Amino acid sequence: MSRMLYALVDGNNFYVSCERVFNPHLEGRPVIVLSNNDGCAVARSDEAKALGIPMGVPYFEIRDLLNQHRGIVLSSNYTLYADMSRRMMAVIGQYSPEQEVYSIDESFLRFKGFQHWDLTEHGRRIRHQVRQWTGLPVGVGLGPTKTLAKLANRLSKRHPDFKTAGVCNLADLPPWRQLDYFAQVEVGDVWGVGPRWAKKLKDLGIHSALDLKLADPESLRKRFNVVLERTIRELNGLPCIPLEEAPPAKKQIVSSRSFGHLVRRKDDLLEAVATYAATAAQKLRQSRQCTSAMQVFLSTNSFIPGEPQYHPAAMISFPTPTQDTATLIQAARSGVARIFRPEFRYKKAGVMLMDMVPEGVHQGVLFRAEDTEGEERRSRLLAALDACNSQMGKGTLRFAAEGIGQPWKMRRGNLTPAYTTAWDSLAIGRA
DNA sequence: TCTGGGGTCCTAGGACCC
DNA sequence: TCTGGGGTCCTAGGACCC
Repeated sequence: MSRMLYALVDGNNFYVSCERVFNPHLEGRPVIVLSNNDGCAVARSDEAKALGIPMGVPYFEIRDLLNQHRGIVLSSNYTLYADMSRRMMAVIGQYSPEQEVYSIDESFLRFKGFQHWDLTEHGRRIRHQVRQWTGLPVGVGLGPTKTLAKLANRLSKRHPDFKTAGVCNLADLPPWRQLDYFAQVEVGDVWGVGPRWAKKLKDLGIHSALDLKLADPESLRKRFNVVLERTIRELNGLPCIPLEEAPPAKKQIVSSRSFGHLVRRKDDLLEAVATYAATAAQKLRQSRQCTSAMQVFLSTNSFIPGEPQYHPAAMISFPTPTQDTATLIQAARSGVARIFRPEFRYKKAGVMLMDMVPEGVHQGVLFRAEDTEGEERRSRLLAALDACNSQMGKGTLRFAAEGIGQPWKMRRGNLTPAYTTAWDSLAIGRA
């Protein structure tokens, strides 16, 4: 068998921890960070978890509970979290030649040829270094596959029967101890098993990670699909899910938001989708691709009982793949014009880019003289736009179609400063 | 009575992840 | 009053072709 080992390093309560780095008053108290539009709790401090606040719960359902316990509620500050993530990943990446940045707060490392190393100790060094250099607490799980590293990472958090202190290497546990732990993990908590499959598995008598590990991969593949088969094999130590060091090119780019209030006016929708189109265009240029098609969609609020529902979408194709903000804005507006109906109240809108090609793969347009000089100037203009907005803050330069007042935009009632990315938001020490 | 069959491409829907 | 946003993969089934 291979001597490879995988580590999963993740930030504890990541968004809350990012906030705590810059505001010590948040220590020791229940803290939650809300999703966009201040809708749901997407990050919780340990104290908030201890109050029984579940992941993803709508804020209005827990407002009173938090008030009673002097909890702190923050709007999400993705500018800050993305920058802290970048720093954290850079530190983690120094500990293995092979790193996959899996999400904003999770990174896999692969150790090949490290058999003479004490990787548990290595994990402790990662934890210490990240804490020292970024202020962020992380957990480290080590195992022979990514799925097992994930399970080990769970165990690295607090567990009454296992003293792991933030680092857990499955290889340090005697086999019976491992099985004992697997038997305690709900099958739905295994990476790759969501709520639907968990229910279906339980109906088949498979309740724990251990049950799944011992299940027959062939027959479960027939009842489910190949993804679950891989999960079972990974639980048994056979790596089936590769490490992805370089993220593959995006296949689609979505930019959408719920509105702060229900929107009736077509002009507001036009402004909103223009803004989302500009955001999508910037992401598109960042990924060095051009798009051939855009889908524009609107949506009413399906949570309101009795509210008339309407969820239309319009597709726009581009004769030549493009990454030009002006072209995308124009397309988004034309899409809204096609599907807008005045009798509804809209809650959400968005644009989706698809059918993407790498930039530079330039297909000449039939029946049109190529205007290379014009295109050259255009792409310099867009590069300048991106550079300016990157340095001075998103939205510093924008197209008039995106609007000035933006009355439709989302709520962010408790936003903290962009401590690490804006000069005027630098934390100031007091003597 | 009985109505080909195999291959490819595309799409929609359903599941998962954070 | 108030319910996030952004992704990926797999499969089944239909369209189409020969």
